[in-house]
Order: sequence, then C-alpha cells, then structure tokens
Amino acid sequence: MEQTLLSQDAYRLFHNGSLELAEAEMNGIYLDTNYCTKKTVALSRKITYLQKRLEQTELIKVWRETYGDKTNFNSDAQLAKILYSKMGITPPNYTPSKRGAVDEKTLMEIDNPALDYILRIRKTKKNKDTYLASFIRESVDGIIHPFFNLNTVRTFRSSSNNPNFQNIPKRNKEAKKICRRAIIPRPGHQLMEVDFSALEVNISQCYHKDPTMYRDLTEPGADMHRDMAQEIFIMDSINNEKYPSHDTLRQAAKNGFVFPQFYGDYFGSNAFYLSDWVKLPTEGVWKDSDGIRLDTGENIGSHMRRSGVRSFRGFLRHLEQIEKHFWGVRYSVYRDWRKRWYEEYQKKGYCDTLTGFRCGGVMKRNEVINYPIQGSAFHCLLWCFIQLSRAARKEGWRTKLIGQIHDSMILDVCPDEREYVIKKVRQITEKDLRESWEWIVVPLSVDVDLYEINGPWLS
DNA sequence: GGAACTCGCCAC
DNA sequence: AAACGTGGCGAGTTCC
Repeated sequence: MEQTLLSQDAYRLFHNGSLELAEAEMNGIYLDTNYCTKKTVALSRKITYLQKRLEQTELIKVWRETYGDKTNFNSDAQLAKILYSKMGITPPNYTPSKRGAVDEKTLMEIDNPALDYILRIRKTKKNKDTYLASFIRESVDGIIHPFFNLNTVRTFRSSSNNPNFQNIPKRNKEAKKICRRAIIPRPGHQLMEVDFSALEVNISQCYHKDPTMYRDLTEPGADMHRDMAQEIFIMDSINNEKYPSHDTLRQAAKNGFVFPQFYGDYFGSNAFYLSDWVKLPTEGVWKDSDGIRLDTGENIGSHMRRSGVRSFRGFLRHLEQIEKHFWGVRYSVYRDWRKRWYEEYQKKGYCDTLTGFRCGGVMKRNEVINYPIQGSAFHCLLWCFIQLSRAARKEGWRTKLIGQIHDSMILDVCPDEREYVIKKVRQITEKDLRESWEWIVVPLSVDVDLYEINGPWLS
C-alpha cells in the first residue's frame, strides 16, 4: 500500500481521531446479555427445526447418497456439487472463480423446496453465529468494546472489529430486530444516532463543483433520485403522496441507478438490478400483468409497454440513453472532473484528497475516482467526532460517544443532557465543520434519531 | 494444526 | 474499452 498522510493536517486529524476513538472504545456499548443468551437458544431451536424439515426433502436424499457420513448442510461446496453435478441443473450464476454460485439470488432462481429451508437456515445461523455470538464472546461485564481502526483502509476510511460495529443488520427487518435488540444504553440513558444526510454525494460536489448537482443538493424540493425515477420509469411526475408505490420506484432509481453510476457502474448491470426491483422479467416481451402493481391500479409492465419500452432489451436501450444524458448533459461537469482526475493520476501516479491524504500505487479508474470522495466524507465525520468527544470530556458529560459508522455517530445519552447534546451536535456538524474546512462548498445537515430510555437500538 | 484461500453476506 | 467503491467475519476447504 502506498498511501501516505500528506499534510500536517492529515496527521493531526488521525492522531486526534485515534485518541477520541480509543475513548469511545473504552466507553464501550452495553449489551442485554440475558437477551443474547435466551435468543441464542431460541435461534438454535429454530435451526434444529428447519434442519428436520430439510431432512424430509428429496434433495437431501441425493445429498446423503453422495456424501454419506461427510454430509454437511452448511457446506456450499457440497450444495453446488449436488445441484450442478448430481442433479444436472445449469448454474443460473457463477462465482468470480467460475464455479456454480449458490448465493441467495441464485438459489431463488432454482425451483426446489429444499432451497427455501437452506436459505432460512443460513439467515438464522448468520444472526446467531456472526452477531449474537460475537457480542457475547467479546463482552466484558456486559459491555462490548468494538475497535475502530484508522490504519486498515485504502481510502483512509475506518474499519471496525471484535466485534465489527459497522455491519449490524438494518435493512432486513427480522435480522435487524434480532441483532439490534441486543444493544442497549447505560441504565436510565437512551441511544442516539446522528447521521449526515447524503454525505458522500455532498463531498463529491466539493471535488467536481458541477452546477446541476449544486442545484440538486441545495434547492428546496430538488430530488435527483425522483428525477431519475421519472426518466427510468417514464412518468411525468413521481408523486409519493398521491401514489405511495412510487416511492419504491424512487428507491429503485437511487439504489439501482444513481449510486451505482457514481461508483462507476454502467447501464448494463443497472438494468438487471432495476428489473429485479420492480419484478419485471429479463427475457421476452413484457406482459400487462408483469411487474409490481402501481397505485394507479396498473402493473408496471403494462405502463412500460404503453410508454414504448416493451421488453428487457428495450429497457437496456432506454437505460443506455438515460446514462448518456445523465453524464453527457445533466452532470457533464462531474464527468469532465472524473476524466481530468483520472488523467492527472495517470501522469503523477497518485491523487490527493481535500483533507490532505495521498492515495498512490496501482489503482483502477473507479478506485482513483472513488477513494478521495469516500475518504474525505469519512474525515468530516471524524472531525465532528473529535470535537464532540472533546466537549464531552471537558464538560464532564454523563453522555458518552460509543461508536461511529462512516457517516454517523452513536451516543449513549443521559436524558437530562439530551437537549444540550443535540444543540452541540448540530453546532459542530452543521456550522463548525464548514467554518473549519473552507473547501466544503455545500451545506451539510444531520438527522438525529433518538431511541427509548432504557430501550434497545430499535425504533 | 494452522495459514491462506473461497464463498456468502452484513454495513456504508 | 470497460464496466460497483470500502470493509469484517463465519464456515468450509485446501495446502503445508
């Protein structure tokens, strides 16, 4: 790795950052250990039950005939051999090393009742063995002390381990409930989460200074994801109040087009993700009954056909045009920045971040473009974390900073101090940060989420 | 018996 | 022309 702390400022940020992160590590996070042990038992029982049901399936007969005593339902290698060699199924997808894949998406494409049990067992084991088990294993007197490292990541972000506090389930409702139920505040306290809104996109603006994106980020009512949803799904207006289902389309555009495009993806793979999201088939001509149902009463397959996109192939051509317009017209200044930024790297062999770090060594185009944005965004969070942690110490708060997840901070708040802490948080994140770093050319704002007093990390 | 690998899957 | 950025970690497997 050829990353270096270029400037005195960068050194100081990481020096002070490591001190305050160490303070948070020492503070630690309270665990409902009673819940953890009870839930672990419950999940074990669930796994036993699911395995019994799995035993009764036809697929398992083949599995036992093949592997006998060596049968192991947790082995993906065995599963791949059963499906793709013994049963002669053609793998719907392949792994990077060209073997038949057996991940969730792939197994869902194969019509076999046993696979449903395998997936449910996998999910349950993940919650039990990765999250609850590591919480129990790493806890000391009912407190976990996740590490927050500043020396492991190529982009100068942070990482976390023992246990990893930065990948606790959130999107999957069931997993979220199982895992976050274990995280609780100090007695009488409440958890608080402070998230920067769209931090990476805002920080990208500080590099490329695209005027269209500037408007998208600063004008009230502007919404790039809604705009792109309208283009992708060919609608005059995406009105979420009148048609709540349209929020699904906005989400699809955000996670299936806009963000992947920013990371360096292209329309070809966007098309698969988007089709999957709205349940449109990736083969053949779309039917009126295809796809999710909109609040207008129409299915999206019918809507797309009426609008002139009649099949997945048509959708590909449509998305190609949208991509062309996205970079060629809408964000052409951003596009030019990317080009220049990469060419400059090719000339110099490194690129520097706005926060004073140097990324060097052999990098691919997407890496060169993404590293500075990803790193600088985290540095904004780290700067705020340092200021807040210092204030907490100097002013003798009972409120403690306990963790950080790239663009958010997690606090264990004493309710008496709550209003003052929120005031301080907003002062640091929304005012002081911009004054301290003049290169931040857009307003930054945070969401403050509060959880119940004595309640877990769940709403 | 441990290091290094693959795969799958969780987060931003 | 090519084509999604950053991590940690559990389990299985392979190799020495």
